[in-house]
Amino acid sequence: MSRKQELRAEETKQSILAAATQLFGERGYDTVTMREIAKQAGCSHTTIYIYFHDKEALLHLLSMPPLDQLKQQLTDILHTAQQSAEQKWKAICKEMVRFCFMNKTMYPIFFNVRAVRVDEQEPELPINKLRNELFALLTRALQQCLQIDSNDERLLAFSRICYYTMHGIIGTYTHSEESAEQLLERLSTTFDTAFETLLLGFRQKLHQGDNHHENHTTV
Amino acid sequence: MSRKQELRAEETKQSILAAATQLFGERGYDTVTMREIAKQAGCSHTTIYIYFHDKEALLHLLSMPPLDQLKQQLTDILHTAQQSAEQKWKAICKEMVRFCFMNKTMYPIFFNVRAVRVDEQEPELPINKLRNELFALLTRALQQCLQIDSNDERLLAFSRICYYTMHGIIGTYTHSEESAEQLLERLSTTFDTAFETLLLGFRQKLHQGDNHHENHTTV
Amino acid sequence: MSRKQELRAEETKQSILAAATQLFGERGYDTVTMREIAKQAGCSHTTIYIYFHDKEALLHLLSMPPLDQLKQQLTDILHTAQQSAEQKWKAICKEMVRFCFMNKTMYPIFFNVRAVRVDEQEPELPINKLRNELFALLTRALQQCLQIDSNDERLLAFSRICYYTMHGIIGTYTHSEESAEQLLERLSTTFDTAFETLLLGFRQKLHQGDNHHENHTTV
Amino acid sequence: MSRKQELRAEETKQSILAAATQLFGERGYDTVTMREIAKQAGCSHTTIYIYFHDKEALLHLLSMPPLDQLKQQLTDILHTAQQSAEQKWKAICKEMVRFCFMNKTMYPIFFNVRAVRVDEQEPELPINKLRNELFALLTRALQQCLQIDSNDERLLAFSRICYYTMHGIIGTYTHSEESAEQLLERLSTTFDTAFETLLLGFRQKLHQGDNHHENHTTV
DNA sequence: GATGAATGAGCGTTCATTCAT
DNA sequence: AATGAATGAACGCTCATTCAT
Repeated sequence: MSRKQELRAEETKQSILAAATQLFGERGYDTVTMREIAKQAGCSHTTIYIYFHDKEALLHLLSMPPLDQLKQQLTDILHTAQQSAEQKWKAICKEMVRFCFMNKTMYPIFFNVRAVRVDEQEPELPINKLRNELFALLTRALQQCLQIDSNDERLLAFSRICYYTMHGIIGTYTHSEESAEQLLERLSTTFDTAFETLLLGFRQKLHQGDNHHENHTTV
Repeated sequence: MSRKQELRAEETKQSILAAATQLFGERGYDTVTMREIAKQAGCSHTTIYIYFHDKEALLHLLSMPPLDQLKQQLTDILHTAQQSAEQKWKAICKEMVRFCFMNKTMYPIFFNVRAVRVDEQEPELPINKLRNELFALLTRALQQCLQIDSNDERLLAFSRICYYTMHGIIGTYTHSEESAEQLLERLSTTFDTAFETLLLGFRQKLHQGDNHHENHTTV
Repeated sequence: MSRKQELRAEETKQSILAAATQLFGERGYDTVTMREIAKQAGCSHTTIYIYFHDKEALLHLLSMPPLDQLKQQLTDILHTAQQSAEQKWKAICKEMVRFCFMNKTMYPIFFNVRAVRVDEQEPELPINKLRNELFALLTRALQQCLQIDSNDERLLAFSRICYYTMHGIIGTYTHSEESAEQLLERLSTTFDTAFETLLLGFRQKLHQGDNHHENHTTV
Repeated sequence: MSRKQELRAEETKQSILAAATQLFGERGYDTVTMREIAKQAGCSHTTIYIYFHDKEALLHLLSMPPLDQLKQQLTDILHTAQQSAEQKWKAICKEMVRFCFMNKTMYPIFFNVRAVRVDEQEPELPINKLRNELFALLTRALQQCLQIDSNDERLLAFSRICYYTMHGIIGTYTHSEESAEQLLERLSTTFDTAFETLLLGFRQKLHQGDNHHENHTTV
């Protein structure tokens, strides 16, 4: 009696999640309507409200599990003994790109593009906590890699620059029709180059700063 | 009679364009309504449809002049005798950011984020031509700056990386409530750092490549 | 087996009635949803439809017991030996107000304000019978209090006037957010005054009528 | 050109107002939908939004002109030299009843039955100002009629009681299918009796109070 | 007997667009 | 050329109700 129904319910819920994931991923959060999701999921639009409180909740629930998983992965990378700090940072950057390509809905959540307020307004929201933790991870990896003090203001600037580049990479291809695999295949060396470039640049910047200092002090 | 009318018509059309430019620029494409544009232009919202087929057509037409102007500016920068190639490239990058901050509509157009399909579908579209020319300019500036062959495949990768970073910068702040001026005031040194970092990185990359080559040939 | 089931069924039905009584009483008919009732009753919302044809039928059925109880109370008051007719009438009026405050659903039922059609359309409806009996009680109490003939047309007018005032009192506060207790605490002396005023007025009216008569006959 | 259109627009607006007046009057504010109003008015539901900002605005606009008129009438009554204070007060009460019968939408506005927040929340709202002025007029008339101090707390209680009775009278018949004329024809003597009764009662109450005082002071 | 799943009708509102003049 | 009037489709969401088990 209940077994079959439970199964059916889970199926419906999953089909809604699948539909929403796909549509949000393809066309972004706010251009997709509940009715479209329902149609794609093969149910009535009211059915969605049985499983999810509202459109935004759907998006959030959609995102939590993969984000949790991502956090675990990034933490694992950071704590691996076998790799250098540089390798770790690059691995983390690449993993974030890969992850966002695989979960195209993540773009508006990570980079809170309009209409999805995942930001300061409710930092208590689990998803915001997670988001912040992820970016903190990224900053820490960069700090260890550059071996600068975590209060050094240059770390903030460098973090931002990483963020911009990642945002750009992901934003550029989020609405692409190519699959994650195709994109990674075609462009991963470019992405590698991007992160390496940044790192090289950051290091030189730091040296410049030192030299400047030296120059200043010597003169 | 017809003379006067023509003039009047042109005036109306221009006032619509001006209004749309301003509003789209300030608040982006889809939060602005036709009625708001009409109000600002001092005409009825139906009048807009006399001159422009629909909202999207209006956007495209309206985007041309500022893009033309931008193109002119960038071209001017590129052809100035007084500056080094590096200075030119940085100036171009900064100008593009500034321009996109001032014209918030440009974000979806430049980086063709969904909803406004300005892309492959109709590469003949004047606006797409212009867009491509602009990015070509960027690439050329970078090429001259790095002094590598325009067919060097590394140039394509580096161009893309610049594009990502610019996309990220602009995308991060396009939906911000801060004005263009505030943003530039607050963050322009970070943006400078970003572009300098990229350049430093690119150069080192090129050297690495050379060394690799050397190593390869020696061994 | 059937015995147990019957019992269980009756239990469920009663818990639904109890829940609906409370919720309707607290918040009125149309702000309460079937799901809320079900939740409070500890059953599924579909279960309600097993016992009651629809929301309105539930309301009607649910209104019977308290109305029956009210009728009993008012009858008791009317038949008490210890009180004067005036005390009885006032007690009845106050009890009706108190009752309607405690059972906010009663307002639309007693005074058949739209949405719940309990009126002439089906005078056979048990609830309408009861309603009419209650108002008949009120009239009888007033008659005994004023000691006029039950066919005296002035009794009808006076009854109506009482009805208006009670309707006004209850209607004024039914949608208030104050609890029944708070309202009674704050306003019961005003209500007392209202009923006393009416009674004083009625009596004087009767005297006036007599005097008129006297005058008429004397002159 | 514009003449005909203006006329047509005014017609539409009036038909919307007429439809809304009738429907609100018949079935109350919140059970009536915009689409129903539109249907009755013979236009699309979106057309309503051309002329009225939203549903509540429609109700308010519907009410202002008649309320203004009523205020004028009541003021006139109060300032007539030829009548006694008692005549004036009774005339005012009767006029309010008559007015509400003629404008059945007024019921929820005057007596702010659920969902129409015409109350404390925004006392600045023109309609609320007007409403308060009207009730102030009523109180003043009563005060002059009873010749008691305007700060006498009994005046407040008496005013409330009048309010209840008027609320009751109007509430009882607002949803009636009888026309205003029919109702007044059939019941105006009852209403007269009601107000006379109240007045007689109030006066006696005041005397009682005096006697009490006397008793208190003498003893 | 009882339930969770699912639905359709409907809500107020917005907006780009078309029609008649 | 230009406009005000008018519309239909759509939005997110709620609710009483029915269906299959």
